[in-house]
Amino acid sequence: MDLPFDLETFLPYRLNRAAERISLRFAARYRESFQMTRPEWRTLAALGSCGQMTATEIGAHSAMHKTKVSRAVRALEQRRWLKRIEDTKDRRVENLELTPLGRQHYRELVAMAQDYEQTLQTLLGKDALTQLENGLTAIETSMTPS
Amino acid sequence: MDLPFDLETFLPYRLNRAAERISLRFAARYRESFQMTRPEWRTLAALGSCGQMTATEIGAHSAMHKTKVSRAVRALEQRRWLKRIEDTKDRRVENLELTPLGRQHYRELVAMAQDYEQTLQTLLGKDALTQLENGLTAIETSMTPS
DNA sequence: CCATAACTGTCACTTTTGTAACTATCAAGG
DNA sequence: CCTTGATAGTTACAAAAGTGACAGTTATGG
Repeated sequence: MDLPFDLETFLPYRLNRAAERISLRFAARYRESFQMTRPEWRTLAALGSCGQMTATEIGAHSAMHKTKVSRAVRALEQRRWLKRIEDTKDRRVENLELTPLGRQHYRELVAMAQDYEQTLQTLLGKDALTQLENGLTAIETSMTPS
Repeated sequence: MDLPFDLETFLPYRLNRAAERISLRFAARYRESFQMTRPEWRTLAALGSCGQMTATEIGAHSAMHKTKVSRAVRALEQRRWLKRIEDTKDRRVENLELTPLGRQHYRELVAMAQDYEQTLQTLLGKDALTQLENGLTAIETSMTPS
C-alpha cells in the first residue's frame, strides 16, 4: 500500500508555516518600536478590542497558554498599561482593563496593525484574503477551545 | 479620529490562533505515541515527503529557525531516523536523508496525519477547507522566506 | 593569488515556554 | 456546616527557543 500523502496539503503544517511567516514579520515591527513580545501584544490587543476581560478569557480568545497570559499580564501591569480590578462576586477572578496609558499605546499599535493589514492586502490580493478569512472563521466556530 | 479596528479581522492574530489550535491538537497525538516534538515531526515530514534536503532547505520549507532545525536533526539522528550525507561539491552543506527506520516511523506518522486530516475535513467542512487552502497558497506564493 | 564578504551549520548563553504543583476561592451535595 | 471537586491564577522547575558568535567553507573581485 502506497502513501498518497502530500505535506503540501497538510493543514497543520501549512497553517503553522503561514502563521509564523505572517506573525513574525509583524512582530518585528512592534518589537523594535515598543520592546514588546508577542504574548504581550496579543494580550493588549484582546483587552483593547474587547474591553474588560479575565486572564482565562484572554487565553481562550487568543489560544495562549495560561502561564503565557499570566506573564504577559504582569509585564503590562508593570508598564502601567493595564490594571487589575477585583471581582465582587468571585474573588478568584481578576478583571483586567487597560489604563489610559495602555489605551494610548494600544492606539499606536493599532495604527501599525492597520498599516500591516494594508501591506498584506496588496501582497495577497483581496480575493485570497477573503477566502482565507472564511476558512479561519470555520476553524473558529468548529474548534472551540479544547 | 476613531478606530475602526477589529481584532477579529486581523490576520496575524487569527492565523496564529487557528494554527495553534489545529497544530497542538495534532501534536498531542504523536507526542504520546512517539515522544516527538513539533520541530522533530516537521523535520521528519519534510524529509519524508521531499527526500534529500539540507538543513537550510528544511528551515525555509517549514519556516523554522535554523537552530530549531539543527536540534531536531540531531535528535532524529540520535534515534537513527536520519543520516547525514556529505556534499561532494560544497563541504559546508549536509544532505539529510531518512534511514529505513526513519521512513518506517514516517509512514506511521503519515497514517496519523491522514486520520487527523479526516477529522478536520468532517469538522470544518470540505468547502471551508478548500477556501482555507486557497488562502494559504496565496501566502506561500507571495511571502517568500523573509 | 589574496582579501573580503557571504554562507552553512553548531554552540554557549540567555530568554521564553510548558508542566505540574500549589494557594485561594467557589460550588454542589450530603 | 463540611467534604469533595472544580476553577482562577501564580510559581518553581525543567524543557525548548532565540541571539549572537564562531569555525569551516565557498564565492567574488581586485
